[in-house]
Amino acid sequence: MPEGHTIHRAARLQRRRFAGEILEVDSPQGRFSDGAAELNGRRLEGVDALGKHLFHRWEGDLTVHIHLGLFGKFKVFTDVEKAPTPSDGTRMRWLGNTGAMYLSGPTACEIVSADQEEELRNRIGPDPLAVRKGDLDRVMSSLSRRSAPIAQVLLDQAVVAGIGNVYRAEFCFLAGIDPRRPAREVSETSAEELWELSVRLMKIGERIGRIVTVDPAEVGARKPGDLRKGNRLYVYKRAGQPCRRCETPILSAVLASRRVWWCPSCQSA
DNA sequence: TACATATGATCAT
DNA sequence: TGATCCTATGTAA
Repeated sequence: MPEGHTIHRAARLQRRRFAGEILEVDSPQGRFSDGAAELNGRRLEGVDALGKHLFHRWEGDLTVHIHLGLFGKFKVFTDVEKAPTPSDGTRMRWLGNTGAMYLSGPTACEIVSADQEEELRNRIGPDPLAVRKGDLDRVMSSLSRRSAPIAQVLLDQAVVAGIGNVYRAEFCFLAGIDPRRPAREVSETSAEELWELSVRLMKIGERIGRIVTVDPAEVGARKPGDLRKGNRLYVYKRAGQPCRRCETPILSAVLASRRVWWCPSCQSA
C-alpha cells in the first residue's frame, strides 16, 4: 500500500533487520534473475528512501532501485525457517541470518548506475519525510505557477514527493481547500498548511504503518494507532457518507483519471 | 470462475 | 486522454 510513508517505513525496517548482513538473493519469478545473481552473497550496506523510491546499497558500489507502483509489496519474515514458499510473482527474495524479505509486484526493481540514480533524484521534489532547507519555498513556488487543480498537482512527484491518492484528498480536506481549485489560487497560508500537514501526518503514517489523518480526539481515541478501520480518514472513499465535522454528504469526482473525495461544505473553492 | 478494484507511473497519440 | 504494465483481494455470478 504504497504512498511515501510505506516506502520510508520499509527502508527503516529493512535497514534495521538486514543492513550489514551478507544475503542470499534470488528471483523465484525469474524476472530479476540476472540482477539477483549479481547481488547474491554480497553485503547489504544500507537502505534509503526518497518519495516513493527506495534504494538498496550493496557492497561493491551496486545500487538497486525499487518502485512499488500500485501493486508492489515488501514482505519481511523474521524467522527464515518459517518463511512461506514464495509465490510465483516473487520478483526478488533475500535470505539472511535474521530474516527473509520477499518483493512482489514492483514497477521497478533494477540495478542502476550513479548517473541513472542522479537523473531520477533530480526529477523528485521535496519529500515531507526527508525535509531539507528551502523545501517549503520550493513547494510554494511550484504551486504558484500551476493552473491545474490543486489535488492533481499534489500527486505530481516533482512538486511534492510521496503524496498519493489518499493523502492528497485528506490534506485538501484538512486545509479546507476544494480539490478542484487551481493550484496557483491556493493562498500562501494554505500552501504552507498543506506542507505542514504532509510533514506531520506522513510521519505518523511512517511510524504506525497506516494512513491516519483523523484527529484521535475527534472520535474519542487517545492516539492515531487506536483508530479502527473506517475511522481513520475524513473523506477518502467516503462518498455519500456524512462529513465527520459537519454531516454534509461527501462528494467525489474523477480528476485526471484519479478519483478524489471532498466535503462541499468544509472545503471552499 | 470472472470481474472489478487498488494507496502508481509511463508512454504513445 | 487512453493504453499499458505490475499483483492480490474482495465480491458477484
